[in-house]
Amino acid sequence: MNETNTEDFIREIIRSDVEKGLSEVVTRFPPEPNGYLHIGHATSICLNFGIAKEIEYAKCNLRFDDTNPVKETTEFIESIKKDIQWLGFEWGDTEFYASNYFQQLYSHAITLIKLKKAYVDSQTQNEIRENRGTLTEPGKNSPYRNRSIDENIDLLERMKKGEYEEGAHVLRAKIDMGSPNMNMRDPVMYRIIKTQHHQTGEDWSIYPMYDFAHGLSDSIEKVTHSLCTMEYVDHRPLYDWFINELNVFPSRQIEFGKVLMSHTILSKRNLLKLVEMKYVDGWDDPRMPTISGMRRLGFTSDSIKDFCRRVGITKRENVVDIALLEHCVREDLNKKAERRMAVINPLKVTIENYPQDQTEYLIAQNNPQDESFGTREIPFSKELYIEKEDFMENPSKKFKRLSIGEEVRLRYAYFIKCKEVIKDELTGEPVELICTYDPKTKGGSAPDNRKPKGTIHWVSSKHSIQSEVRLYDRLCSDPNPDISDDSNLENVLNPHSLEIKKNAQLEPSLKESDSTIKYQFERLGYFCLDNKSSNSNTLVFNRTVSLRDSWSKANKGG
RNA sequence: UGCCCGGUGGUGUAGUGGUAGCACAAAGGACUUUGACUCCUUCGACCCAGGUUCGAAUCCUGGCCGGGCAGCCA
Repeated sequence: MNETNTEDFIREIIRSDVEKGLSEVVTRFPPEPNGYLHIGHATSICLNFGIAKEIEYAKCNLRFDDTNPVKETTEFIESIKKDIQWLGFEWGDTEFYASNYFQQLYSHAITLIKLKKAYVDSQTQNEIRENRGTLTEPGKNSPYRNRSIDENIDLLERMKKGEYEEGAHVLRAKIDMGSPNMNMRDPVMYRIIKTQHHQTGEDWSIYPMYDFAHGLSDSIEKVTHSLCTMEYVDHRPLYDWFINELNVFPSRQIEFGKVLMSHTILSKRNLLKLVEMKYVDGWDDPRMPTISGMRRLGFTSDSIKDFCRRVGITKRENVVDIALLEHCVREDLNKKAERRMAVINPLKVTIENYPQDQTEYLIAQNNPQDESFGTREIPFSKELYIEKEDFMENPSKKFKRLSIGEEVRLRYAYFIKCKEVIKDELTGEPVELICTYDPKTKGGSAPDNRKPKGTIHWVSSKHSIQSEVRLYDRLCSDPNPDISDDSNLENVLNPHSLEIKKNAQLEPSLKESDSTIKYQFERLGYFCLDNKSSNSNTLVFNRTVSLRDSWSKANKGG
């Protein structure tokens, strides 16, 4: 987080503009409220709002690109605002909407008609498509292309008033049906949509298309640098065309490469499908790569911003390894997380030589690397739970945990030795371990300075809280999920992206928790309370990310 | 076979005519009351071919490869 940003090509352009005398820098973040923000948007947010923070006379507007009421809702507006704030960015006291400019945009359209640069086309949608030509063949002019100015204005006004059905007419820019750039083949500026708009209600029956609305909204807001992704490069000539024909403030569009990530899906269309088909539990499902999902998973905003910084801004297309994101959270959480002990696959341990009804409280550090976190007390008693995986009857040489006759340290408590394994008669699985402890090793160190091979975590069974722990894993098992075929969506999902542990046993201090507090359950990973799923009976904790685990990794090979 | 954008280790990124650096990942080791953290080491790259130049990842030309564009979506 502390390293300075190397200057990317966009900041370089802006700096050079400032050096040439540009006195105000204005960027904008322009989401369409038709879905939740995801990790890909975070890059753009960090870029646009980041520039505004770095430069003295710079600001970044939040502008909802709400030109298609059919797909947009206020739920999405609210989630977007919340996510930007949570990431730590501000847009000042005004929140802008493209719909604020519908009247000005309409006037601009009238102006273009008067300049003979726009016309009402009454071809059917099919005819328009057919006459657009193809990638290799030019299009054909519409038969309506040379309507008179008066007729065009009359038609447009009546479209606006709602006198025609959807699809009856559109307003088009009159540019060049033979252009090798498809965007310049008389692009549609307005279409008739008779849907209530979340901001303007029923004021309008026509809505502006992206290319017409976006650049001119930038211009109205005096946006100096309009930053967008590479798929808009081909739209830039059109962006400039509207500004030039109308002779308005010259905003400049600059494109950068979109960020994709391995093991996940980032297109809004597919994320929407995951939600609608109930493959996940809503837009904020902790498996979703949405900002809301990641927040619920337990991510910090700092780790997301650090990720964006490390990924950087270029014109290349890129697929970032999700391991980098995981590294960023681990690094941040390692500093910020309170350590706790929790057992997610409990195995009962009875300490034979410990007094029956005794409870003693042992001191544990809340963060061994940072004394300011302080300490807490953990109850210890005769019956404990340890992790099933921490016991092996016939261990390999490298196994550093509990086995018969071997001594292991219970973290912050005592050294114990296992005497006997009680097994389930049917399955042969260990169900209880009979152990002894060494009273002289309280706190975890021995007077003779002997060192056990390993240290394991535990909880006192009488004092522990039973809770639900959700172990989340990557959304897709394949690094580059192929969703080119829509029907394949289900197949690319990782069937083990969620494992629910209903019988987790937590140390009692976890009773008072809050989703803003980050925890490390020692030796397991980073966890965070799920406010949405927890209730007065059961606490639910989500695993944000596991700890790095060189043991299981090394063990897999042989 | 139109127009546009891009090709630096496995991944992301730096480099702006002068010895190709950093991070993540991977492998090994040290340390360890978390098989974590930290530290050390190792592995590993300029798409290709010409040209310009004393010198090219960088400039030019031509290929090759990847991506985007034919919504009344954004």
